[in-house]
Amino acid sequence: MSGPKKSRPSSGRATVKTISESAGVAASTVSRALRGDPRISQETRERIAKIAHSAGYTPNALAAGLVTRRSGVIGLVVGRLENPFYAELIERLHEVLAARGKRAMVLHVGGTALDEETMRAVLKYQMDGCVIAAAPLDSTAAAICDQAGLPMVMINRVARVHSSAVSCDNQAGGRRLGELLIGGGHRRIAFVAGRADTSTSEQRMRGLGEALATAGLSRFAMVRGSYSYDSGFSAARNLVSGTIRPDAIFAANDIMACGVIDALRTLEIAVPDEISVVGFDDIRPARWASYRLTTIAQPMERMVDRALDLLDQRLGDPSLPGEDVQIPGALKIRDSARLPSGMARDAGEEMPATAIVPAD
Amino acid sequence: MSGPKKSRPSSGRATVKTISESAGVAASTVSRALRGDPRISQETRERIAKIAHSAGYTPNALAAGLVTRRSGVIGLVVGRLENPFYAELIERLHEVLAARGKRAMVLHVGGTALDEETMRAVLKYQMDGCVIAAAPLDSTAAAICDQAGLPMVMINRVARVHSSAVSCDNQAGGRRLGELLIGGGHRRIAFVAGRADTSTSEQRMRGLGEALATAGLSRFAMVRGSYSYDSGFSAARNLVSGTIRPDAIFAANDIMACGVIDALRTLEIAVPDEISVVGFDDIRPARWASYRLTTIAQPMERMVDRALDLLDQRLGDPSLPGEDVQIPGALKIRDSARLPSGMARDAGEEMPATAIVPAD
DNA sequence: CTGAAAGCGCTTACAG
DNA sequence: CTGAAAGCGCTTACAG
Repeated sequence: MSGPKKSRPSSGRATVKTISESAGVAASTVSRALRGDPRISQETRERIAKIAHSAGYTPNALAAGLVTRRSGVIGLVVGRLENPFYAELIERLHEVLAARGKRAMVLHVGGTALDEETMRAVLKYQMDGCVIAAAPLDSTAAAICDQAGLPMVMINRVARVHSSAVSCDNQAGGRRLGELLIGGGHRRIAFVAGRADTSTSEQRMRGLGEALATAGLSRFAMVRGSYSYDSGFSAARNLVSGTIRPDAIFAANDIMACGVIDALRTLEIAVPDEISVVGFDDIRPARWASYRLTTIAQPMERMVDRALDLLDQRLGDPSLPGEDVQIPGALKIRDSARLPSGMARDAGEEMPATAIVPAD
Repeated sequence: MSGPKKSRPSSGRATVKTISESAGVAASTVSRALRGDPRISQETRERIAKIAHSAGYTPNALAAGLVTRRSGVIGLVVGRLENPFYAELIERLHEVLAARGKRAMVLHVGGTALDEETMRAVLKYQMDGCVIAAAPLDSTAAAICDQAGLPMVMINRVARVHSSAVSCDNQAGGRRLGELLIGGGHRRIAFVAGRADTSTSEQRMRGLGEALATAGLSRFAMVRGSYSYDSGFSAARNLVSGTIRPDAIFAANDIMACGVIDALRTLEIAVPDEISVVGFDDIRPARWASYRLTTIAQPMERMVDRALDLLDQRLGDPSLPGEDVQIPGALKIRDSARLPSGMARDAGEEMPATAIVPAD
């Protein structure tokens, strides 16, 4: 029958309890008032809000999350930040999450495989879901989220079991670039692929293949890179080392295209006069004067918005099936590729959502 | 005298309680065993570990954090990710944090000012501290962390009240680059500054000033940029528009230096034959064939390690005073600057920790 | 070496 | 419209 134990020295911060005391109401009333529960009278709500504000009250998300099983935290898995595409993605993702009152917690960065240990942080912090934006296909993340019943959305890759996915229409984009090159008079179009375990590279290449087939052509060559600048650089050196050179190089992403252009520059091969180069993504350096890359811009903003919508919906109703969303990209015409006659550079045209059927 | 209320449907996950039941011990014993408390017998510890593992137990960090007032989360404020320096920093920071069993939560990204609302997330999620790596000086973050008694460390900027800071020895680096340029025969050295409210730009410029003064020279010109590619590009156009041109341009960071080089390339001014260019940071693109930038490499790995050490120490003992750590950078000699005769490119020499006193 | 109990700061049925 | 109470899943004095 000992007295109450002494509580640990508190941080001195205001809590629902301290506020309820100064307001002369119950803690539950404070909680409801602060969350805008309409059952609490307007007057009480305002009074409590005022007190909370002047006490510098900040709710403890850990305590709230413990009860609600919602932390307001989204886990983030992104590819190597050497690729500015992922850096831009983080920036945008953070912005949209913040606007929605949520926060991003970094789970994994880089090209290495996800281990289970890493994904456990999702459970540990009761995350509300995760966004996977690393190109390599990997199922550890899917397995953990699925087991925890957590929504998960892929960006820039295809969906896996029980996940949604948002990506650019890579195939249409690849086709569009293929058509542009063919229209520009190129006949020996080589492809610098990304890692073999990525859907984006495959889809972009398939689009190129379609354009080639329609024109009665076939791919001149294919070299596999790893989505890095260096791999684009080496790939280009390989491609031009033979006796017959390609007259155009389509790199599966922009950062490799930058490597391609630099390799050609080093070899004093003129771009686009001798060899045209196109990429995919529209990363910042694609606009730099050294590259002026003709490419497909991924609709980053819409992709992120859409991805977080999918996540939100599935957090509300976990039984919702996964969706696979494709958003058309936009062709950016700059200076790295010879154009069909009559087509102006910088005419940045929006890609149509549906397949382009060349008018014979 | 009603019966116990029904608890909300639990997630079905294992908890200390479910484990304590299957092990036939108290919850407190499970907690201690799992945390490796030496008071629990080896045998019991192992038995509990086994049960926990086979139950797929993952501790709930929210619950633990609520009690311990430690969340294992570090808040991150970084500058605009257009600058690969910050992207690399995130990558490295995440890596080291993960190795220490902690996680990074993104607080703010970009060049805009920190608002109080953002920094409140630090309190909301009971973060263990934060890392501020945005160049602009801003005191909101410092104020919030200080009020909460949280440790905070700046990377790439000077300390503020109650914070520690880790940065490259910017002044020595600036001096080193200045000496290199002067030794290479340059006499009209212009500086492209970063934002006025940043310490890094000022320190690098001061270092350059010292080198110039020692050689009896003064700065040829100064143009202010904003640490972006575009601002470097415009700055270079301004600098060469007059009748007397600089023979060297020192940009306060690499991304501006890339813009400078591209502007000169566009104007068909040869680098380094007509104008030498140097930068600071050693970001990835500095190594790209289009730039081959002579620059000072910031010791990113050591900076991050040191910063997190400082944070850890202050989390253990909040009374510790702030420290200001400067780590020497390393000169990277590439192709963007003419060299003193006899000095080889790529000789990447380590910068000395102490000031260089030129031997008359 | 282990257990029973209190409590971290919230939220939410339940009752009125 | 509001309150009292239970509980989320941990950890940690306290007691033995």
